[in-house]
Amino acid sequence: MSNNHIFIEKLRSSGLRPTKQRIKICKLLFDRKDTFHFTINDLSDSLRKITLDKISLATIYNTINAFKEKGYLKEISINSNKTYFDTNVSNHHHFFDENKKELIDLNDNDVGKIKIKKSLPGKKIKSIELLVKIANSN
Amino acid sequence: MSNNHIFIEKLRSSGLRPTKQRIKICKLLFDRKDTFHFTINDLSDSLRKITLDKISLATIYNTINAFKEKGYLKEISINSNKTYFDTNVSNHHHFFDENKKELIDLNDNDVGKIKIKKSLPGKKIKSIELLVKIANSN
DNA sequence: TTTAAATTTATAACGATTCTAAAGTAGAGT
DNA sequence: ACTCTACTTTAGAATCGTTATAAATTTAAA
Repeated sequence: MSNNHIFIEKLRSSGLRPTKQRIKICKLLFDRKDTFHFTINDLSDSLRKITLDKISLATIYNTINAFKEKGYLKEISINSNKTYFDTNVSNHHHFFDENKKELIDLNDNDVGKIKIKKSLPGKKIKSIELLVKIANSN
Repeated sequence: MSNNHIFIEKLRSSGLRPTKQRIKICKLLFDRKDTFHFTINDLSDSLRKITLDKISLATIYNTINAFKEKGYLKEISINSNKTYFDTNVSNHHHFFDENKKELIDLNDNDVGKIKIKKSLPGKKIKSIELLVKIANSN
């Protein structure tokens, strides 16, 4: 109950009405020490565990898309049937564990500086995304 | 008609029967000077243009998946509803033009060496994929 | 040629996501 | 507190890319 006002403010300040569904999702996503990765399905399961009155799947999609637009979430580029999101919106890269189907952050110290030497006229770089796929070594 | 025997051999040598559908797809994908990127939909359209007797969508999917397994095609990691394939199976990276929704190769000279300094016990790196998203600069 | 296994095919099924349109809610102005 | 309007939620339908199914066809080895 305690941190609700922070999320209410966050929502209001970005033009989103602080509904109880959005506040619950905020708390689940942002009221924690470490950032994490999730799919809509993960989130849906987690919400079902922490609240009795269920939040419609459509609302979950709506909310996550709104949060992505506002820059509170990042979508990770990966060729999967599901979309992966990251609550860490700073520039960083990822391992993708092909066995566990899970993302793991790579921070700045984990990856040497990436230099893009090519440029195209009339185009500018929007993002640089590195995905390092890993799997069990045996 | 000329290069069919090459593709027939290629298919046979990898345990795939050289059917006329597969040969047609081979010619479309591999009988050209430059490699390229495509989606199943692109491929389906192209096939419809070069041949009168249509190839079933199921066959196109089957064939592309078989070619991917055999290492003749690479699937590109990108968060899109469609899957992108590349006939260039060597290690390289990509620009993704968000306006045209198209991939552009980055060769070795276009990108500085990528160093991954982190490793996880029991896991080994399967691939390193860099995607640089670009868009119109105005 | 015969035959078994591989392949193609149309269509159904599937799963993630988006759309729809009706019911409910928030918040500004009375 | 009440009204009004725009925003939000919701269940369920629709969509779209992809995969599964099962019957018909084709390949290639004997």
